[in-house]
Amino acid sequence: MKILVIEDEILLANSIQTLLTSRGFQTEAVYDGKTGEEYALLGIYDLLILDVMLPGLNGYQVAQRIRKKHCNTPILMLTAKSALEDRIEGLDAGADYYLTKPFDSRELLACINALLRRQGTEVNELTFGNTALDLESGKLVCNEREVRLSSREFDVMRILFQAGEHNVSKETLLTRVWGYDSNAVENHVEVYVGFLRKKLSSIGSNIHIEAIRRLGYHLEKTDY
Amino acid sequence: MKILVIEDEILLANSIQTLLTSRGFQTEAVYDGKTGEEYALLGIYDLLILDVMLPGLNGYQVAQRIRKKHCNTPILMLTAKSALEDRIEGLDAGADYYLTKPFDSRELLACINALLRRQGTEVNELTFGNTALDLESGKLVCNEREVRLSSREFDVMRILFQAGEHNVSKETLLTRVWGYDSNAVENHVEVYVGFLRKKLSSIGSNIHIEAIRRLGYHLEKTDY
DNA sequence: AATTATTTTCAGCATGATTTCAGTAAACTA
DNA sequence: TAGTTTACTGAAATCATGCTGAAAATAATT
Repeated sequence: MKILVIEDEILLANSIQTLLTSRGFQTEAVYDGKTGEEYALLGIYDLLILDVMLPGLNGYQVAQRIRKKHCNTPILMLTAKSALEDRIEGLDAGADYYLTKPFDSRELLACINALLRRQGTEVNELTFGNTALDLESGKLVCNEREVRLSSREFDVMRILFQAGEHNVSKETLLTRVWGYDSNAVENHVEVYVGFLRKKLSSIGSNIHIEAIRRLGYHLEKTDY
Repeated sequence: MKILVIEDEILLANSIQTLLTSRGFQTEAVYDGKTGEEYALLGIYDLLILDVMLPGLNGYQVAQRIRKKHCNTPILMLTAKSALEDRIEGLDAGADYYLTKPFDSRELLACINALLRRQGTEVNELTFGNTALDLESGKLVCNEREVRLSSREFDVMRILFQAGEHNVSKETLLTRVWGYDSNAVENHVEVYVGFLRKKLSSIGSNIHIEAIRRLGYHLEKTDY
């Protein structure tokens, strides 16, 4: 699941990238309209996030040009204006959705998911480091190698992928995977983390599950 | 967590800075609208506190201008007037919240926390000197270097950070960290302060824990 | 029914965290 | 200054947490 961010305010672009990456999307960012167009036409992105105010080509023009070249990747347009005629201009140009700045992170994520769902482009994998979690088949994939997860393993892994670098407590995993009223204990989580660590290393992943005493677990890239 | 105060009454600006600093926020203050705008556009602040009555550009104008330039940092506007139309003018200009002078410190803090939470910008670290306490991962961070704290170490450190330059008695630390009915003794605090001092210096922090005989501990910047 | 995969249970180990304590140093008091 | 109090420190002892392997129980598949 790859998203291209076309936004000239580097700080905003970065913060969007950080947000999306933390949710398991792969992202790339470019900082002007012309480059944005070239990248978009590669056709490898599942979604474009496109600012209206850009140096060189503006957002409307970029949208128009890539649609004209038969690229129908969904476009989420960002704008400071919310006036009706601007929206109309954007939608005419080929944008699929509008988000008015400032927006908050949940709003953006909701929007992205809505667009992807509407397009039939289900969010079907989460990535972290060099490793992907295929949500459809329940497999962990790293380059050519892959390994199947059992249903419990998958649930735990998915929650960790979604949290990314953020910490997830055993409590949370217990209630979200085993349910509120189960009589599962923390050792279950430990055992499953053990299973997942074996599987991650069996496919040569560069990520690992880091434990922080009393706080829980989170993913980390093994750098070297 | 960085906050910019744009306020021409230097005394008020200072007292806001002191308050915020004591709560672990980093702050900077500027004293006129034009400079405020420039600083705000750096995009490095998590919140702007903006007075309406300013020399040069007034608060509304500043808000308007920075919004126009796609900066969506939350704005908390300070005003002496509370009339409805003024609020509306402020909100139109792009402010996120209004506080009418005079206000008290708790009111301001509540407001700030509400704004940051609403924005998804969780308060997730406290800073003092060149050092931050990451509340999520329980780490002390100083530039590139960081060190993980154990759960007791973290509790003690957090209380000291929150108190800042104010004194915290061993009594207080004992009851707040070890609980009312524990049989912990003051030496526990001393031992943990020792641990924390080692960790602070191990990451090259410029702050240290100063003891005051019979009174307790507080943080200080080591200046040289 | 037999086989296989998944999940749960449990005990022991290793490591990290906390407590205890005795000895030393520093600061204050008279 | 001598005596007293308070704070600091290092080492050892104790305790808690997380990890692991193996076995038992359960569920799914053939």
